[in-house]
Amino acid sequence: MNAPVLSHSRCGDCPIRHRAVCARCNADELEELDAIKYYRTYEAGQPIIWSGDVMNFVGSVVSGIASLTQTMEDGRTQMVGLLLPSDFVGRPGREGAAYDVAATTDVVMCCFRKKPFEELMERTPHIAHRLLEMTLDELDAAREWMLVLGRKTAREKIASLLAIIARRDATLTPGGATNRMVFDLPLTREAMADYLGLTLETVSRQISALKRDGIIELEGKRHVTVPDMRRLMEEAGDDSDGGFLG
Amino acid sequence: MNAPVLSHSRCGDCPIRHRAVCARCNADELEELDAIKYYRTYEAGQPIIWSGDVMNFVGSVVSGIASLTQTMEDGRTQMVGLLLPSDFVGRPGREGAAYDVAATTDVVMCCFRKKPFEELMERTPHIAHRLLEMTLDELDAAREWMLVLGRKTAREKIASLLAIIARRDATLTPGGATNRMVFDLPLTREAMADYLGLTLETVSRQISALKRDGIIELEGKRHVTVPDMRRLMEEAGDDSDGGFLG
DNA sequence: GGTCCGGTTTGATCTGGGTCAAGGCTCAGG
DNA sequence: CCTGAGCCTTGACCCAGATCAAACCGGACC
Repeated sequence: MNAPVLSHSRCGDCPIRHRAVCARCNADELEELDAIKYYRTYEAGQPIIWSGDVMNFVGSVVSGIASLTQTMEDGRTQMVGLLLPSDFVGRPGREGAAYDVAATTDVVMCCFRKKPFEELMERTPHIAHRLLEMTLDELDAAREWMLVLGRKTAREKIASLLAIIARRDATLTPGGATNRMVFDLPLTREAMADYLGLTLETVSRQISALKRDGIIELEGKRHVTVPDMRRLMEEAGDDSDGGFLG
Repeated sequence: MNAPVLSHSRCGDCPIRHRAVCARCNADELEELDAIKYYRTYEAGQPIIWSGDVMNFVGSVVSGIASLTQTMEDGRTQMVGLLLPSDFVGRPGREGAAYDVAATTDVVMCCFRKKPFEELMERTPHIAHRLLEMTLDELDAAREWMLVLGRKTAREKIASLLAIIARRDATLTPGGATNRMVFDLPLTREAMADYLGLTLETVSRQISALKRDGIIELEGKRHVTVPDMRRLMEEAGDDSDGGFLG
């Protein structure tokens, strides 16, 4: 598996970065991480891990989008997290995977065999510390999402999701967080429905409604323009500018 | 604040225990933790922390039940976690609280001022490691709950909640996990509704329905007997015996 | 060009759970 | 014993979103 051209200049720091460059990066650690890393690519739609599988690696998303989903026996599914570039996958100290992980778009992952990574973690408390912080971020995000799932209307759910994607895009395209915002939806209507606990028809209808009401503009089915983020946030019923991720 | 009589013989190890006694407890660490701990009690219904407040302590629940909730401006609320005895509160390395924490029943907490606790954590990687594991457990639990909130019917939601409470009770009353199970509901109908993303009327109706169908028996409003846990689990639509907590 | 196909939109209808409203228990206090 | 306050239950009705069904769109492939 030869390393693809990367948008990051160095991938070695991915697992201890997470939505922002770590301020305390340490050359020795990166050296060690570089030594044990390798790359994997997945096509859109391809599974990465099945729930219950033994996971012998951890890693982070370099490019593309992956999703975490849970499925009931009768087929109902709920997406429980979105993995965007720089997000971490896998859990040191755990044997099996807890959810299905799948590539939503084409995905490049930077992986580390679990054993050496755990050993490195033992030696370098800084990495363990970063991992704790990242996990706390994910926990906050998951709990934020519980409010969305449990108490928001369909329209608010859609607006919340759009706000999250726009927001996340803004951090990747620095200078963001202005009122106007343009981005591509990385998810199908069905995937959005799975994320939001809705049906795809309801997702479609609510997107049409937001368009009709001038909250968003659509070019094709995926390219979104938000003329005024504040209005979108209002629709989301969400003063907190909380960023969900996964 | 004098220390109350505790069900645990030592409280010092609470923050690094979590639903099970830690196998690697270390006398020195416990000593250090003992030195900086103190107790606080809260009456049922009393707030413990408001979302956004500066939190200058971390701690764990010694007895009673506390809840984490999020509230929207218009008053809709969603409970995002239940804190049962031995569960950890607060996040080292974070300034403000992310949710409202309130005592659901009378609660005794074992607290540590944050600064000394963090310093102790720096020195003893074992504690940091335990904390990471606990956080991962909570993350799994939160994601499990996302499936409940997003995809389950009202009846399944109630059954899921009862299963969780029964299950948790069983771990406290060793020898559990038999088919028959008896416990007291520590939550009002309203709190259950907030947890499940339902209204209290729906909660009441579904509990009545489960009673009518012989899945549960009720004595008064709080005392529950589950004659056959397997049937309850079926109603929860949940093969996974996953335990939620908080 | 045509046609196939997956993703999407839109319409018509149904229904689970929300909303509103009226009592019912149970315990504390007088 | 009565009264009031909290919870809880139950009924009647309604509506947001699910379900079922049909058609639409845009790109890939012949």
